[in-house]
Amino acid sequence: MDAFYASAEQASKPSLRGKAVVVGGLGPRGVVATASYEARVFGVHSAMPMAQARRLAPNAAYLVPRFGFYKAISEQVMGLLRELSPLVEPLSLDEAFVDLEAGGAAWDEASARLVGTKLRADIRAFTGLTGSVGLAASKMLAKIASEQAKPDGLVVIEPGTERALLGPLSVRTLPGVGPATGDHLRRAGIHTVDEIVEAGEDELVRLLGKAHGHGLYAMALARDERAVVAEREAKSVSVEDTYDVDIHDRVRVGLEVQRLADRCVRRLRSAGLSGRTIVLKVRRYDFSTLTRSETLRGPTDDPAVVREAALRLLEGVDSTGGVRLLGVGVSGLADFTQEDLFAQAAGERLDHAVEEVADDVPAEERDVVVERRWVAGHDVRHAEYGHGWVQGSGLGRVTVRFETPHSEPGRVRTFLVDDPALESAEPLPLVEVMGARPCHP
DNA sequence: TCTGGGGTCCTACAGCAA
DNA sequence: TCTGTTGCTGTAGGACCC
Repeated sequence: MDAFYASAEQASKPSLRGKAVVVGGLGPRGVVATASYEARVFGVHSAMPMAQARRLAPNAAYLVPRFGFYKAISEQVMGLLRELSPLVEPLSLDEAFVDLEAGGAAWDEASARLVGTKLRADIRAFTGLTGSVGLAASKMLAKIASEQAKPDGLVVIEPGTERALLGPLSVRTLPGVGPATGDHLRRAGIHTVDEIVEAGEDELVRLLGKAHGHGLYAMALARDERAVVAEREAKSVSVEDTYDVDIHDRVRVGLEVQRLADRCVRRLRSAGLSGRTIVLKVRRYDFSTLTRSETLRGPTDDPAVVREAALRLLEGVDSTGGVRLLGVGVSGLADFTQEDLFAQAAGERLDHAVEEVADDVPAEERDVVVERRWVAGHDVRHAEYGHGWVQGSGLGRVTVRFETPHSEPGRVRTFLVDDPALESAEPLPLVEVMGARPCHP
C-alpha cells in the first residue's frame, strides 16, 4: 500500500486530500510513521523526529495513528491476496508476499501481469486506496519491483534481466543493508551491487561476517531461494514506552516496569502463549540502551512471575541520570503453560488482581480518554452537526471538522471539551457499502 | 523539542558437559 | 587423570525492517 496510514487518513477525511499529512507520535519524542507524498516533497519521511518534520512542513496535518482502522483495511487487502494463493506472507499491515505459482493464479509473465492489474483494481474498489505491485521470480526482486512501482504502479522484473537491473543500484537497495552495513561497505569502496559482485564472496564474508556476507553476495547475484511462508509463529512478545520526560525516581521506574510487565502478559495471554525468558530493556537519558534477561525453569504467563523477574533484572541496572524508555518482553515462547497446580492456583488469584488494575488499553490511549479526551485525527459525532474528526484541542476547547469519506470537505467548528453534544465515534467505511465485502473498519 | 514500537536474525562470549 | 575440542545454552548487544 502506498503511504498507507497517511492515505487511509486522506481517504477518511476529504479536507486532507492533496494535502501534506504526517502520521506519527505527537508527543515531544514522537517520530513520523508515515508521511503522505505531499509531505515528502518537504523532505519529511518515516522515522524522522516529529519536531524536525514540523520544522520542514509546519502547515501539514499532524495525526496520531489509528491502528484499529488500518488493521481493518489491511484485513480486507490480505483477504484479496488470499484469493490469489494460499501462500501469503504478510510483512506488516501494508505489505505481503504472495506466491502466485502456488495458487495457480499465474504461470508466466502475461498471466502474472494480468493478476497484478486486477489486484490493484480490486484493492482500489474495496478499500478506496491505491496499492503497488512488484512481480518477480523471488522475494527480494518482488520487493525491489514494488518499491519501484510506488506510488500506484506495477513493475515486472522479467527473468533474465535481474543481474543487469540490480548491477548499478546502490547497495542500500538490497534487503538487510541498512545505515551501518551501508557505511561499512562504503568505507571499503563498495557502493553498488555490481561492486559487491566484483569484491567477491570471501571479501564480503571478511567485511560483514559469515551469515551476512554469504547472504549479501547471493542477493547481489540475484540468487534468492527464500520461500513464501504463510504461517509464521511469533518468537517474542514485548511492550515498551518512551516517556515524554526522563524518569529519575527509582520508585517510579519500578512501578512502570511492573505496569509494562502486566501489559506484556496480557498480550501474551491474548495470543494464548507463555514464555521462559523475561527481558528488561532500558534506554537511558543519553540514548544508550541495555537489555537484561533471565531464563526461568519453564514457560509462564503468570503476571506476578513476570513482574518479579523484571524487577530483579532492574536491580542490576544503573539508572543514574534518568531513563527515557522502559520495556518488558518475553521470549522462548510455548503455546501452553507448564506450571504445577500450586503455581496455577496462586496465579489465578494474582491474575484477578491484574485484570482489575488495568484493561488492555495502552497508557497513551488511556490518557486520551481520561485527560486529553479528544485526540487529533480521531472520529467524533456531534448531536447536531453529525460525523467529524478532531482537528485539534487545547485550552479547554476542541476543534472539529465535520465531514465523512463521501462528503465534500467540511466546515470547522470549536466546542468546549466537555460539550455534552460531542462524543467519540467509530471510523466510517471508506467505500460505500456495496457488493459482498464492504469495508467495515 | 533529536532519535517510536514491535518485531527478527546474527554474533560474540562465558560456562558447562560430553 | 588431565587437557583440548566441540557443541549447547544463556546472556548481551547490534543491525535491520516496517
